[in-house]
Amino acid sequence: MIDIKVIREKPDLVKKAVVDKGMNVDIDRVLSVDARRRELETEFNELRHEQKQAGEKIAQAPKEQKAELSKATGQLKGRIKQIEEERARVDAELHELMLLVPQIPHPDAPIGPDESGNVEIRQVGKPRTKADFGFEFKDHVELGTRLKLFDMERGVKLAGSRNYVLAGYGSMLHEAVLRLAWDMMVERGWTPLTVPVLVSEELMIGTGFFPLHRDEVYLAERDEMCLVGTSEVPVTGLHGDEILELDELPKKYFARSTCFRREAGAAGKDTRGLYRIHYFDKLEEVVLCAADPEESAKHHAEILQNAEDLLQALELPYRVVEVCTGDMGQSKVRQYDVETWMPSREMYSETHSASRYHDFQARRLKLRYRDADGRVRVCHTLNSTVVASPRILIPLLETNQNEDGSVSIPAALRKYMHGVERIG
RNA sequence: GGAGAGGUGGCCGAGCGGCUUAAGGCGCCGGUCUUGAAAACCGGUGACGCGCAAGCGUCCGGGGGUUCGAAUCCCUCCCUCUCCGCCA
Repeated sequence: MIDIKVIREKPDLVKKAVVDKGMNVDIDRVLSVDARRRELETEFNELRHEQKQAGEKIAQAPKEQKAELSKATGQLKGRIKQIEEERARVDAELHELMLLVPQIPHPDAPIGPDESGNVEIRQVGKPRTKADFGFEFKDHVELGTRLKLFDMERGVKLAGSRNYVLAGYGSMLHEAVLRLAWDMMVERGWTPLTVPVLVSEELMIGTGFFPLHRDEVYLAERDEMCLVGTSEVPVTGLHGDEILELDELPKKYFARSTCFRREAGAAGKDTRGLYRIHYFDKLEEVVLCAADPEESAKHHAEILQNAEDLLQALELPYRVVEVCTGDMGQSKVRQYDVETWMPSREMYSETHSASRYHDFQARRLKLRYRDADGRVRVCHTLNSTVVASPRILIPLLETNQNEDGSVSIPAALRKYMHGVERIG
């Protein structure tokens, strides 16, 4: 949620953000509802003041006058109730509208309608096409099935489409990648957290996933709980409703969790293999910092660097893309995706996403801090994937395959693989 | 799941219909004293909304109700703690 003052003072800027991000919310309606709310607020304040003063008089009056005075003041009650009811309605409408207003994108973010407007920033490593392998290339499904690393059919038997079972070295490799990332983040001084993955709806609103992306989330409706699609949700919400001290910031957290995604609206898309699946595990890094765009930018560079360093440790070619306004979603100021080269897809595909939110999530979460002057201010938040598996196993297996169908293990992972250097 | 006790400002904690403008303490900030610090003493110190401001209002777990007036009484939901049950 953005500060309503920004809408009052710079409505055109907000309207432009609505257009650039392809959102659907009537900013003029927001302004008129806001104006009405302020009117009612003032009116309510005045009536309430009158009521309190009258009450004081009654308290001090001699007994025999109390009944009469009470009767006179009683009339205020009805009017106040009327105002209160209208205010409740107007507040609710304003709140609903505000939940739809987008964060204003960074002026340097590329403007574009969708993925096609994203801008490549750099490539690292040399991608190889299927032909470059010099032998009959096998995709990760073929490799994994032959080497018994995973079992797609039985995954479907257990839980329907887009489910899978990792087994043996497949399961080990999955853990190895996550543990490599875990150790890297601990060594860099980040604080690991273990957090709930079944959370309240309130937290989904607070982190900006609801109301717009409700369809993409699994709901445990009987208990009014939601399965998170990323540990960003509980980690960012950790200090919600708090006022942190300046010297506590920045908070640099990471958490591993299973992530659940309905993939609604993706029917028939990316159906083969481990690319688009209903559950996976992810290490997510989250920063809570002071409300300073420069500091935000600094942390943004750092979380992106962590993601890149992980891929470099895995020796996988990738590129960094700056995500355009139409593709970054409602809540972000600026976003970089890291796309790893996937030989079977013959393209770079998203494996990481590093986002900067400024105060969007923090305002919804009431995540604040006291600045050097003692003023209460809304924090900035950021987050990025460190690694998500099994998606990352796609390029890992495909890139490291040998002619005989075996797969070599990159050096960085061997200590987590009990020294195994080659599978098959 | 059953029984009981509770949820009050950054923290602890009093208050149980109108002298609450939420006491008191801790913490924090400023001052006095001191070579400096500590201690002591003095003063200040909640969040949110409306307003140019003076100021006014809201908030005592959430929601609803009673009353001229609610932190205080009633209903309801949530959460925490203790004991019992179940259990990885």
